[in-house]
Amino acid sequence: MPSEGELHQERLTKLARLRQRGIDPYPPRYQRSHSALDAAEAFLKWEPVSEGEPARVSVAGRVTALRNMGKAAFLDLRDGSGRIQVYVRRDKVSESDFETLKDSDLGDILGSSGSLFRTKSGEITVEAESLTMLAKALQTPPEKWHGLSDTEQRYRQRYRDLMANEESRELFLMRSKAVSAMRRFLDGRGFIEVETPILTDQAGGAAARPFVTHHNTLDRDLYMRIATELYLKRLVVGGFDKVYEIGRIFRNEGLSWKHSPEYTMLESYEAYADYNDVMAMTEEMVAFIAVETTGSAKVGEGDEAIDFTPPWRRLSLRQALIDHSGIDIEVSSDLESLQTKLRELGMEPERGASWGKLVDQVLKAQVEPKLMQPTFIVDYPVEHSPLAKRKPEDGRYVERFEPSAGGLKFGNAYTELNDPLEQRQRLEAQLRLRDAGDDEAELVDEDFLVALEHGMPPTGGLGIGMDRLVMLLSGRRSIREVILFPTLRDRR
RNA sequence: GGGCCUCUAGCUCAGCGGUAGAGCAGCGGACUUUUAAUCCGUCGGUCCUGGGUUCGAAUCCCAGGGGGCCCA
Repeated sequence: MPSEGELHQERLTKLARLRQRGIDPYPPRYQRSHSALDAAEAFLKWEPVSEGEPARVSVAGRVTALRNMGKAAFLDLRDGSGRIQVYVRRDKVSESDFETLKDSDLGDILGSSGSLFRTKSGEITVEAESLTMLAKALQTPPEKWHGLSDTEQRYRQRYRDLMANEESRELFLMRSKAVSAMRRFLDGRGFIEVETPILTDQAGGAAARPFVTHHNTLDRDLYMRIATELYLKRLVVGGFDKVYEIGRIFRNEGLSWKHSPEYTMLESYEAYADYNDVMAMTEEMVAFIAVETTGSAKVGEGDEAIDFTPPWRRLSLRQALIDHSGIDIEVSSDLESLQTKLRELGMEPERGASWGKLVDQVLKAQVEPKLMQPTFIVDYPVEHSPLAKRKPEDGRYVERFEPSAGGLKFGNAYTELNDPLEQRQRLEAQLRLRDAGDDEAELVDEDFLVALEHGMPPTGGLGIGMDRLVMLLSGRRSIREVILFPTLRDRR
């Protein structure tokens, strides 16, 4: 086998030969009459009648297989719709086009026109009357049979993964369908889609560290958003009763199978709704998306199958912890006793973590991984939920829920806190946590507080991690599999 | 951050202390209905990098880098 350089050289030689024959290996356009799929459909329509000539078509695509027999050849062309076979016979095409065939390689983009027919083995095929080079490829495509399995290359050169691996292609088509289904669902309920700042004065709305960047002209640091919450609520104050944003957010934290530093989140806010309404909407929406993308609200096989059909199980956070860890947070209601309980479970309490944060730690470690069927964990301690409204009957808890399935938490929602004075106190309490060393605690956002002082209606808010939802719908166990170009370390 | 696995031809992989291999891709030849086309011939290597052990290292050891999995 030749070295990479030589392979490259072979293709450069063919490129030069094309040019010598006066052929532009990268022509500006090609008049295509049919996609691969449309061409096959056109033939299937004609075939039962078989009156007159079968359709003449011009198709174009990447050469994914080339079976050369000297004076004739079969090539497979793949376009966005699928694959179609082209049969080139020496006596049916011009001498020049037959030369083009000889200078063609796997991976090139070619166009061909001719009549459709069925080969004796039954495949719908274009009998080429012309063959046109549309883009000469200088790099060899991945191996045709095994595809591309090197994970690193699949992530760093996703186009090769998409070329070679049908499952990968289908996955990202599914992801696109999921986002589009989500928009349809929300639009259908009268939500409007908005865009809010990514570069912000201070990053709020979630417990996470932000990325910092710098604006040269203004000469000041800006923070990439960690949530869209605080801006979307300003819009509810402004009178948009139902708003949503599907957008990238950025969190400066470690990478894992369920964490990526940039990921896509839906946030929606609905005035005059509470978290019960939002729960009902969430289960309906996710079931809708599952049906639209996979054909069924039940996804996966056998024991792994997840059934998103509403209603989902509702389980209070307190009860969930009692069931799965044996800890009753109303008994272990101070930092020290909860730390002790964690150690009894063999867990190491996060250093400097507040009581509320430790509750979250136990939830993540002991409860979420065990929730296979869709479940809403409801009613969170007020300490770790600074933007959520207290339960009227028990001020120690807030009206909040998080949906989980397949062992993965994929969202967060609550009845929004709209009392500006209580909001100020709760944010100031966060500030004290920050001073005590919690660099993920909320900041006090004065502009947001002023907005609340103008009066925000009772509102239900929702956040859904798109990437995790796609993981659940597709059965992938790594967030990098569902992100086209995931963040990786620098090479070398 | 810690543990384990992994890195060999463009791609998919074998080789695990004694002259670097296979399939696919490439090149030359045969072949005008093939389907991972077939048949004959042939070119092709920073065995991730750097040290070390050894008469001899892709192989064993150490350090570093990339990727994966598990844990925190």
